[in-house]
Amino acid sequence: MNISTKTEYAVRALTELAVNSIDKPVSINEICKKQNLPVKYIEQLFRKLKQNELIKSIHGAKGGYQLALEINNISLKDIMEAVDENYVAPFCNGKPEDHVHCIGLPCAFKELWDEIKEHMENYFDSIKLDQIVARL
Amino acid sequence: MNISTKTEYAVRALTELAVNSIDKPVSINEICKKQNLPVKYIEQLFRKLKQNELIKSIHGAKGGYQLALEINNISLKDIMEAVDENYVAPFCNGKPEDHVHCIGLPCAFKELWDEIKEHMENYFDSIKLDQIVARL
DNA sequence: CCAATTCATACTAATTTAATATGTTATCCT
DNA sequence: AGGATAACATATTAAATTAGTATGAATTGG
Repeated sequence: MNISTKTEYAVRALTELAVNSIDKPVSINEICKKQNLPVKYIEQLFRKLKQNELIKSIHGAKGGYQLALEINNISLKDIMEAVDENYVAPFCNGKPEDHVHCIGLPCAFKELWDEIKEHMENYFDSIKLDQIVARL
Repeated sequence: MNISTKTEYAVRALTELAVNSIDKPVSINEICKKQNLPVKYIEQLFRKLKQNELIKSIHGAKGGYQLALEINNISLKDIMEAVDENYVAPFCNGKPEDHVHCIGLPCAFKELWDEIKEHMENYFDSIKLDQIVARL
């Protein structure tokens, strides 16, 4: 029940894009130098962010990344989902065959876990990148 | 950013207490049989729950555990805190010397992480054991 | 063509988490 | 009194996850 390093790094890196990639792409190297992040790790995260179409890339020298969406249209939830896939996993899907501790059909606790999950998703979705940047 | 197994197990076990320990203590063995949980693991969790004064114990044969507080006075936050200590850790305390990626003093992101932390704590504190039991 | 850069996969190391093992202490019941 | 039951305590192991590294191919600007 923690914010993962992946999420932290991704948020840090994306704020760099938000601020500096408006007119020109920004390379991972630049970002990592500024934010003191491990280059190869960020490469991996950026690939996922790109797959999720939160950022777009320009290949080759003088290439780099830019946001693919408006800054107020990228939420913390989007970032977490991209980078941390099951950042709030339904570890109990209500089926005893999948989750050994489930009792009853559907499992009596499923409703609770689902409610928590939904609350968290809504909350993280309410935090947009522009709000994060505004506070820096 | 997940509900840990520890929390899941503790919640399951505590609902057993909530329902069955009103007049007599309930042993870990009984609980684990019913909920299909690993006895020795639950012992560890219960020790922490006791240290946090959420449950009380009776030693020896015919002994077991009972809730130490009213059922509506135990929140999911209390449980998580007891069992999962830093279930929502302030991984960034704002000091570069403690968290390598912090930039600036205080770190520009500290406010955001703190806000998220506070929101989650409030939310989990709003979910009480009686509400959980009521839905089973 | 070369440097800078994205893109892709595989691997390793570190950390955390879940679970087990072993044993002690306290209390009830016959 | 003694055996059974159950809490209490600590150490260890095993599994899983996460963070980070290594290697290298593909792309593009100058």
